[in-house]
Amino acid sequence: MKIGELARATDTKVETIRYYEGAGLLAPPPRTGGNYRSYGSDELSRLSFIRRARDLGFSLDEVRELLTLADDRDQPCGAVDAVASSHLATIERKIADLAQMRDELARVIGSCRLGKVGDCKIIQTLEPMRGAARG
Amino acid sequence: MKIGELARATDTKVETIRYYEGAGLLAPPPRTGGNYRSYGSDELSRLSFIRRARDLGFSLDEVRELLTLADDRDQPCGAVDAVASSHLATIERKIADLAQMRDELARVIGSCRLGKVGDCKIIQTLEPMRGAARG
DNA sequence: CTTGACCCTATAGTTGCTAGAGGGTGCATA
DNA sequence: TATGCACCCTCTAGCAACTATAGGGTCAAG
Ligand SMILES: [Zn+2]
Ligand SMILES: [Zn+2]
Ligand SMILES: [Zn+2]
Ligand SMILES: [Zn+2]
Repeated sequence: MKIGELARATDTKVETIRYYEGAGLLAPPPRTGGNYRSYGSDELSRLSFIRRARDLGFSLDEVRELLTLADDRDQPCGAVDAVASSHLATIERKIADLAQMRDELARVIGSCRLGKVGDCKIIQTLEPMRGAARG
Repeated sequence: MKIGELARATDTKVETIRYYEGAGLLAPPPRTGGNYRSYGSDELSRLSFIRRARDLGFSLDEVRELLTLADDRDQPCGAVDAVASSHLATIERKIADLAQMRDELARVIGSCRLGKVGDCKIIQTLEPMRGAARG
């Protein structure tokens, strides 16, 4: 399998595959006589794993860790759970931060009466000190 | 006001202020004899504006635009509203994406019985084809 | 006159790709 | 055989928005 086929099979760009190789997520595959990368089904599985993990928002570091953990099939899976749970906590924190942004932004936008810039509540929220501490 | 004071007054790192200058968000201020940047209250206001906008998640491009719009105090504020509303939509899209990640990840984590890695539902979710299309 | 806090520039690193330059390979076809 | 084309190769630079380092200069206090 050439890199383009692997790319199509996993919905990944060719450059991204080469990038994963450089980043140590995919081992350098054997090459053909013409120096083309040659992949088998193992690499297809591994890249699918990576892509699914990325879709769930795991960082490349976390993916690397999950891949390593996944190889010791007889180990307890507590470490896997730890990575996933800590990532879930990160996502929840991000959502909370964004929700706060959204609420404040919606409030500010809602208070705009579409008049002049000088009277716009959006602008006034951003520069609450104009005319105040001016020396 | 030296850059360090401005940094403390706006809860910004010194390097970030210099970065904003390079990025065209802050004009290059006058310098002292010793080549130190020297700021006044205008720059304090402007940097406060930038920081507040960044806290609301606006990109630097959007901040630049908002700053420009804010200077024409007599113009109608429709353009301001447009920037803010489109940014709000972006945030809401981000939240929706993250919420989907969170739900799926929580589901997957919830189905783990803390056994061996080979039986872990988290791992199995990521590599659903092991043993299937092999050979 | 030296210490120390602060300032300066310029450059590289971060994350996860993406895009381009400038070339080589391999197969079909005229 | 020559040409075209799709595909592949490496290397480098670019994106956002900083952050961090190296290697210096400035200034007030002791
Ligand atoms: Zn994570
Ligand atoms: Zn308005
Ligand atoms: Zn935005
Ligand atoms: Zn498990």
